[in-house]
Amino acid sequence: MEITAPRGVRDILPGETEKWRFVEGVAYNLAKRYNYREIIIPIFEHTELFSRGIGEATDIVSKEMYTFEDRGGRSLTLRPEATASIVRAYLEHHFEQKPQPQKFYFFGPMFRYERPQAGRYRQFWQIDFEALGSPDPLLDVEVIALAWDLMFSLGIKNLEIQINSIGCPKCKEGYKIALKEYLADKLNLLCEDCQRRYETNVLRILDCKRESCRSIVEGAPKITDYLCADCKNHFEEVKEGLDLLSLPYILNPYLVRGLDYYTRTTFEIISYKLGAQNALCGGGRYDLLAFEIGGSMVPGVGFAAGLERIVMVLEEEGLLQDTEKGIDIFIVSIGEEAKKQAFKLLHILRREGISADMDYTNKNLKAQMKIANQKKAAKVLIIGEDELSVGMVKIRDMDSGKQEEVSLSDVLSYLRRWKK
RNA sequence: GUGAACGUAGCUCAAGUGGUUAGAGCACCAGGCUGUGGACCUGGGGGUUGGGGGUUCGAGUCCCCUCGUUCACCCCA
Repeated sequence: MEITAPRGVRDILPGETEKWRFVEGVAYNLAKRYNYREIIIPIFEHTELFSRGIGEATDIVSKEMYTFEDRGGRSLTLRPEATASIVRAYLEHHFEQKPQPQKFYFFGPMFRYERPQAGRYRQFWQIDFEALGSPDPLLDVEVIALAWDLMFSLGIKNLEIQINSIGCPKCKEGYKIALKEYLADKLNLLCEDCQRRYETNVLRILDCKRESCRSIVEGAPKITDYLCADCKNHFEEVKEGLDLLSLPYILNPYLVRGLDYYTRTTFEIISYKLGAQNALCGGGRYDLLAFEIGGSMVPGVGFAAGLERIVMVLEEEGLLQDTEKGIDIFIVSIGEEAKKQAFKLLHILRREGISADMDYTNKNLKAQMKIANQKKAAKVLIIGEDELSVGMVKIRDMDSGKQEEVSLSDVLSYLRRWKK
């Protein structure tokens, strides 16, 4: 059997996990500051939740889900994103009975069957913020401000907030018709993909990357000109709110996101330091999602941020240093009896809150010292037959190389003093 | 799912147009120093050249298949 992880998934090894915990910690603190409370959702859900919520025709549902049948014949799916689950949890546990909005924070892995590439994996980690129960445009602004604050708190530069409004289903339909009319006589100028999109999902033509399509799109009608009065007003208030907080943003009338549930506000924060997969986070408003999955009408707005991509940018910009920390004490022993005493002392130190370790491979003194050095131990305790016979322990400072003797009974108080 | 590039030691990489027993640095282990880390010196262990098939007297090198990695498309975090 070949010993490898499946395609598109990877281990996060010691040395990397510290970086992940750092990012997660920043997000967790922000959640507290903005009053988003942590929720932990299941890894899998009924397949129907996603097919109805995200949309049957989306790429995620039509070709990217890890779906399986359990022993009871139920169709289950590894979550490809968190929003639908959080809305489901909100409805299931009757959060509409509580003061609105209810705000949630989540951190965990997602699963999508895609071809891996830079910044894209089959199991990837997301930080998720969702605010449910209010249509207030200032809540959209809060969510965008939170996303921006997350990047700012991590120290990430060279970013851009892009926002757009794709309106409600009514304005969207009107716009689609107008867009199709505009494109009708230019179909043969579009790329193959876009000719297909003309039938399947005309909005996606807007963010095609081909130069030829882009130039055609430039002359196309803009969705923001087709918003109904309510949606237009909502969008204006979002922009005002962003200005109020002096958040820099760029209007991108071609920002169309690939999940069906979005209404009105959509936004992304992109980095210039990444490759093709440059969205560090993305989100928007989804006022119809709760209804679509069979609940009452619960407006919501939120975003997801990709851990892998954030860590990539942090590495790129050199914002992640000094993750390797040493231990306080390494105990070196010589001889069977000394090893037992060392082991006992090790346990006592650890119970004292001192990080400590010893050798378990019966290395000689020199080799043990070498290990202590590699583990970046601040001090080494040396216990040999000689020391044991007089009840002493040698304590070596690994920076200065200075060494002193302390009686076994005083070691603890010596180290307590040193730790302070 | 489509396209391209690439797979040699734990890691980073060598091995003119096919030609002895596939090398080096780092890492690891041991010794120099039999009770003292980092530096240095010496030695050692490690490889089915991703896997399978083919061409050839002979394949790490050429051909086919397959798996994997990377990047891009599609799409997304």
